[in-house]
This record gives sequence, C-alpha cells and structure tokens, in this order.
Amino acid sequence: MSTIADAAGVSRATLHRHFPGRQRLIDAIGLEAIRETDAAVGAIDYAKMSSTDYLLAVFEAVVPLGDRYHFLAVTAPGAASEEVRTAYARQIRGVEEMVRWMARDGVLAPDAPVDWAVLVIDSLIYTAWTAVREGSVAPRHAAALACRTFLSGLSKAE
Amino acid sequence: MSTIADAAGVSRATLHRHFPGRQRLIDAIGLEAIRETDAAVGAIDYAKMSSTDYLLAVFEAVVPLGDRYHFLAVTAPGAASEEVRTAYARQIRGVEEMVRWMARDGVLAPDAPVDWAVLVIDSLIYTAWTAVREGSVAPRHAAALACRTFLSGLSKAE
DNA sequence: TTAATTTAAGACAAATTTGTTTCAACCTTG
DNA sequence: CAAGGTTGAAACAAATTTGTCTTAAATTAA
Repeated sequence: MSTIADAAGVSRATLHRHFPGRQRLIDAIGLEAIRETDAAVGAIDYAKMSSTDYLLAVFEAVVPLGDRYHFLAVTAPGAASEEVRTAYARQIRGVEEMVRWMARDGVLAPDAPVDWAVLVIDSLIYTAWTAVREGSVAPRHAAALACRTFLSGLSKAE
Repeated sequence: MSTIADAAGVSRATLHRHFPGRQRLIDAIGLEAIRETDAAVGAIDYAKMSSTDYLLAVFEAVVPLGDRYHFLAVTAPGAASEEVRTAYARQIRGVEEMVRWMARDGVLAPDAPVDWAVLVIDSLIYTAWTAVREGSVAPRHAAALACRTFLSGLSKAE
C-alpha cells in the first residue's frame, strides 16, 4: 500500500480514504483494467472488416494496455471480488467469440482447439507488451508480429 | 512461509531449519527449478535430430515442468540472488541458441526477430502447461500443439 | 537397546504491513 | 474573504508475517 501511495504521489492516508482497504483497491484496479480494455476493443468497428483484420485491430488496441490486460491473470483469482471475476470471464468470452468468428470464416485450422487459441492470443498480448517493454520489438511492430505469429507462426513459408 | 510449510507437510520451524530465511527458500526454489529444467533439456540427444524435432523434444520435456520453468519469470527479478539470475540468463541463452539453430537450418522466417521467437517459445511453454492444467488440452497433445503453433500458427494451411 | 539426530508444537520476540485517527496546511467554491 | 472539503504528516493500534528458542516426542543410527 505504501509503495502504491508513493508511486501515485499521494499519502498513505489519502490512498486509504479513496480505497478503504487493500482488497477494495485491488478490485478497483481490476475493474479499471477491464473497463479500459473494453473501451479499447469496443472502439473497433468490426462491421467492415475481416475476422483477421479484427484480430489485428484487437492486438493493436490491447497490446499497448499491456499489463493492465494481464493484471487479472496473475492476481489470485480467488482473491478478486465476484464482480471482477464475472467481468473477467465476460472478457475471455469476447476473445472466444473472436476465435469462433475466425473459425467460421475458415481462417482457423479446423483441428485448432478454440480454448487453445484463446489462451495463445491472451499470452501473445502479454508477450508482445513484454517485448516492447524490454526493447526487443518496436512498439508499432508488436501487434502485427503477434498477429502474424498467431496465424502463421514463425517458420519460413514454403 | 506457513502456507508452504503446511503444503510440505512440515512444521514451520523445520522449514526455517532447512532454509534459514525467506529469501534463501526462494533462491533454493529458483535453483531447483533451473536444475530440473536443465536436466530435462540436457537429456535430449540433439545430435541425431533436426532443429524442429529438437524444438518439439524441448516442449515435450519442459511443458510438464510447467510452473517450475515459469517460476523465475514471475518472481521479481531483483529479488532473486545473483546466482539465480545468472543461471536464469544462461537458460534463456539456451533457448536463444535453439532459435539460432532453427534460423541456420532455414526453418525460421528471416524476418522473425530472434528475441521475439525466444519470448514466444517461453510463453508457449507456460501456456501449454496452463492449458493442460485447466483441462483444455490433453497432456500428450500439449507439446505438439505448442510446437505447431510456434512454427505454423493456427490458421488453415492454404 | 541406546545415543544421536530430527521433528512438531508452542511460546515468544521482532519486523512488516495494514488500517485509523488527529490536526494543521492547503485548495476550492461560493 | 470565508466555509467546506481534501490533503499530508505523524502518531497510533491492530493484524500479519517472519524468525528464534525450548521441550518433548519420534525417528534414525550405532
């Protein structure tokens, strides 16, 4: 709590005033992370694009959010409030819908498990953000690289 | 510490006797994780296989270790001892060598950044383990799925 | 069996973290 | 300006965690 207060440039007392209790703060962070991600993804106009363009757009939108998207995955799931957990589950379902869309479009290999695809997308978002943060990949290339990795992998096309 | 002692079926006093101090325990866990991973990967006889076969073998060997491989990535890097950090860096270099081998073999796309490939392999190991743990993927399919995802992605082959 | 070692259990102290309260200084708004 | 509200700082209490020590039981080895 004191580390967070310092980072926020605020006294510990003020932090407690805004978020009465450690758990309330964690929940607020979780909800905020979800809200930001929803806003970023919701702003994409998927009506006029292909499913793969949408995937790229999602990567573009979410990779910069980085650890905010990843926050809930590392937070002990049991510790989060009911509200946060349901919101997180809904977000995962959003990714799942996108995968199913790609599957319907015939973009995805039929033998690629949907659950696996969802997990891979999730982890690529975080990996892309990590790569940018540590300087391995330029910010403006990260999303495309993640998207391409998901769709075609990194082997040379024959 | 008390949670760990309980999980180990040992009293807290005994835990402190074996690992004098919290940090010593964390370091020991880190070294053990590295040791196990080294043993699993070192047992692979790469002399008579292709680089992609080796990649698959590495996935087969490391995915079951799961969070043991992932342990150091989530532990605050600064908190770990010098010894652990150097051992971890060496392990990452091992993955990097494998990627370079694939690149020399002409398996990897020339425009695929090595650092990115390393990060993706790392995260796919953890993702595969996660998928097995949550029941999304059968244990004996996980490694192959991760390997295939890395090389070809999940889109339908044209 | 006996001696040495290891352990569990509990009491205890110390350190850290969390949460509360008070009060003076500081904005903000009317 | 003046009132109402917010903040930082500090002191404080409470809870949690960590680390130590003692003793009796249990395990192991000789």
